[in-house]
Amino acid sequence: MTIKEVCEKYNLTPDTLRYYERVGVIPEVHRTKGGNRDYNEEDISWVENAVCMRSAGVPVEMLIEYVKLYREGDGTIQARRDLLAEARAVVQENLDKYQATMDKLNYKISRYDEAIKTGVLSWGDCEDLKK
Amino acid sequence: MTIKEVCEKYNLTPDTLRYYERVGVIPEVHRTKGGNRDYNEEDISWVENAVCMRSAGVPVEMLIEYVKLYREGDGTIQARRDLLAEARAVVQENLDKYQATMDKLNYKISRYDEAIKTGVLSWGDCEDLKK
DNA sequence: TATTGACTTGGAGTTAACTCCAAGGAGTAT
DNA sequence: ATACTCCTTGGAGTTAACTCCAAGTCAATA
Repeated sequence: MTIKEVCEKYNLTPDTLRYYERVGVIPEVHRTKGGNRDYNEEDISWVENAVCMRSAGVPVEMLIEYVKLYREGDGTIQARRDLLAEARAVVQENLDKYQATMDKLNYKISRYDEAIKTGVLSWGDCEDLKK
Repeated sequence: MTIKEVCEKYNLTPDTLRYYERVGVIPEVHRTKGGNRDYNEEDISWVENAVCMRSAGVPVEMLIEYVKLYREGDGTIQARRDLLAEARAVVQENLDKYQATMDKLNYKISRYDEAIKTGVLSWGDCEDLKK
């Protein structure tokens, strides 16, 4: 699979994909004779993994560390598990914050809708910030 | 309330708080005779709102726009509602991605725990990336 | 009155994560 | 063989969101 195809599949730019490889977010990708990247199934799994983790705010630095441990072999199983647990904590924390903000936004929007429907601004200065 | 107290309350730095005010993430804060910031209840509501929204990835640019509309008065009610709805869409999208990543992380970690417990690496190269 | 410590400003610097660019190589179409 | 398109690299540039700094002000204490 060419770099372009992988980009289309995951909605990335070639520059991003090359950047991920260069800094070690994914391991080195298989090449054609001519030196062009030719992603095999395993390469694509790594890309998919990176995209998923990045989309949830797991830092690039953490992914680099994971790949590094992975390449060091079976002796790093425990370390890898711990790193994943750390990533999970990051994601969970964000998840909680995001949920709290959703609640607040829903509340605020419903109050605006009420005001728009009735034509009455039933709250004072800055009141829309509350709750 | 001094800038320092507000910082402690919301775990921010004074620089961040001044930055928020300078670019318009929050409206201008009340001052003492000497020119020092003296946050009143309304100012603090704005700070709290900014912290909440930022923690859920709502861009600074969007908050600036909201404050701008707010200061323009009641004629911007509909525009503010729409902006909030836009922010909600941003947060919801992230929420979904984060949840998907949590599921994946939980699965991966459980597989690692299994491998650690049994001492057997029951999966092949890169297999831990799957699912 | 002199010093201390927290505050002020405008502006420059930093960080993470890309994103762009110039120069050049490989493979295919004419 | 020439052109065209897509790829390559190393390195520089960009963006969002802070973060730091120098120089100065103000109020309270020694």
